[in-house]
Amino acid sequence: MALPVSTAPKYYVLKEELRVLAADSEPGATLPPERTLAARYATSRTTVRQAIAELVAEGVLHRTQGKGTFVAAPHPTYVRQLTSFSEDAGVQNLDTSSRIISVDVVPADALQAAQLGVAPGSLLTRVERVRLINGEPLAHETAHVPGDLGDIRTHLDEHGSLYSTLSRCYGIEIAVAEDTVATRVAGPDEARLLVVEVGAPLLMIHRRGLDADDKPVEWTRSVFRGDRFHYFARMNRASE
Amino acid sequence: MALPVSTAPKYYVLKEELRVLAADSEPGATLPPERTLAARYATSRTTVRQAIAELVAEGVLHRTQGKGTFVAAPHPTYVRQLTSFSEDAGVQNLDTSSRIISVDVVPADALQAAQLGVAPGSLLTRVERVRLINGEPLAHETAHVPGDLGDIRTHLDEHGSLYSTLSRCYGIEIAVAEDTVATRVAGPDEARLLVVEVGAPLLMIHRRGLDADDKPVEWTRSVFRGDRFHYFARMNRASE
DNA sequence: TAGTGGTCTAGACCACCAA
DNA sequence: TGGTGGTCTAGACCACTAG
Repeated sequence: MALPVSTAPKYYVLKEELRVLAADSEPGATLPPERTLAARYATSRTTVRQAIAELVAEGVLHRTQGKGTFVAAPHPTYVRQLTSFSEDAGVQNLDTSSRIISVDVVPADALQAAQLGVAPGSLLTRVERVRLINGEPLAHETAHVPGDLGDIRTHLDEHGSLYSTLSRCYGIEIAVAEDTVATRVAGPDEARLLVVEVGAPLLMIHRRGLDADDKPVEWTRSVFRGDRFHYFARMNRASE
Repeated sequence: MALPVSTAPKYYVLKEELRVLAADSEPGATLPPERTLAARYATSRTTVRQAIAELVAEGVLHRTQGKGTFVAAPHPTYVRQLTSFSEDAGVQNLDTSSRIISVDVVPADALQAAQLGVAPGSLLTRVERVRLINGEPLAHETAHVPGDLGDIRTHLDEHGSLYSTLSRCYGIEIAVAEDTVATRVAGPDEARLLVVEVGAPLLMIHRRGLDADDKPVEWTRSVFRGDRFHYFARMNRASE
């Protein structure tokens, strides 16, 4: 909870010292091993690890078992724009790509049915992907589209973009998008997929795509790495 | 980093058991003390605390030194809508209020100057507030408006809303809003203001308000409790 | 005063990586 | 193989809350 105003905990003092140390180093530089830091700062390894853990969560450091702890490189930050959602893509001169994890047809659960306005149990096509930026994981995305679009995988391989695939191959046009943004900490599965630590802060976005008649045609749950992602929206008050 | 696929760490197993235990209890129920849990699950207090710490970060539990660990009450979730930003307010039947921390006039730093399109060093009126929901802290907000609006405090006390105050008392009308949403972990100061633990996930939103001529007239940095806040935006593709 | 969570210690063993 | 981070232990003392 709140820290005592008078004396900061030792791990916190160390954390701030390490933050300065990291700022003064080149990105990618190796930090001294935990045991060395413990000796140097006359403390225990547990305390050192608590300090490092919070800096890792903030994206200042990263570490790999067996290798060491490093100053995090300034990674490109992907900005998702709701302003003109031109496929969210390369506007920023970033090399974006996708890795398809699975494509299957599943019955809708209660939440999916409600979001898509279909009966629970009716069939949805589910596309699960990892979005990459410069070859590194940025987001884990699961899209749901009503109906059985069993052959969508081939078309996705061609175009990459889900929206353009829906438009070109199935005549599904998305006219309106609704985004809900929340924060979330990484569980073991997400941590593995996104190559972050368990407990790292993530941004979770649920996007619902509607057609010109305001009928829901797509519902996607995306989980982004918090350290490499911003969300942007611009809204005219008049357009209310 | 990634967990071994075969065996989950003990703290993680315990974490999920405690999650179920919490779900089966009434909100506000007291969890057994850490030392008791350590004995019951044949583990050390350190391991118990690691499990509890992650659940606290997720908002499942909360704890107070000297009192105990409790099942978190299902708190109202405030949803900020960019759709029709009717002051972001009571649309949700929630009792919202503000506590003004400070109102002062400061010279613009580089970032503020860039965002507001003024010269660095020129005067800004800065309003720092804590936004409350049902009397509990939801967000820490710092607004910047170009110029010296020294008497704004009295007007704020009257109206509460910054936007309506700007409109009624200064003729400043905000026509367009640009929001940037990012995730962030709580430092000691934010933890104290928002009554969360250090390391808790937060949502940070930078909002820039523009007038009808697209001239920036307001720039606000808000930090929301991640466990009680969602951000929502709806966008017409046509309106591009 | 007794009991709680907050911090810290000095080890231990395991899993992983590179030479 | 040696060194790294990952997990875990069995304690200790401090800070805070309550009766």
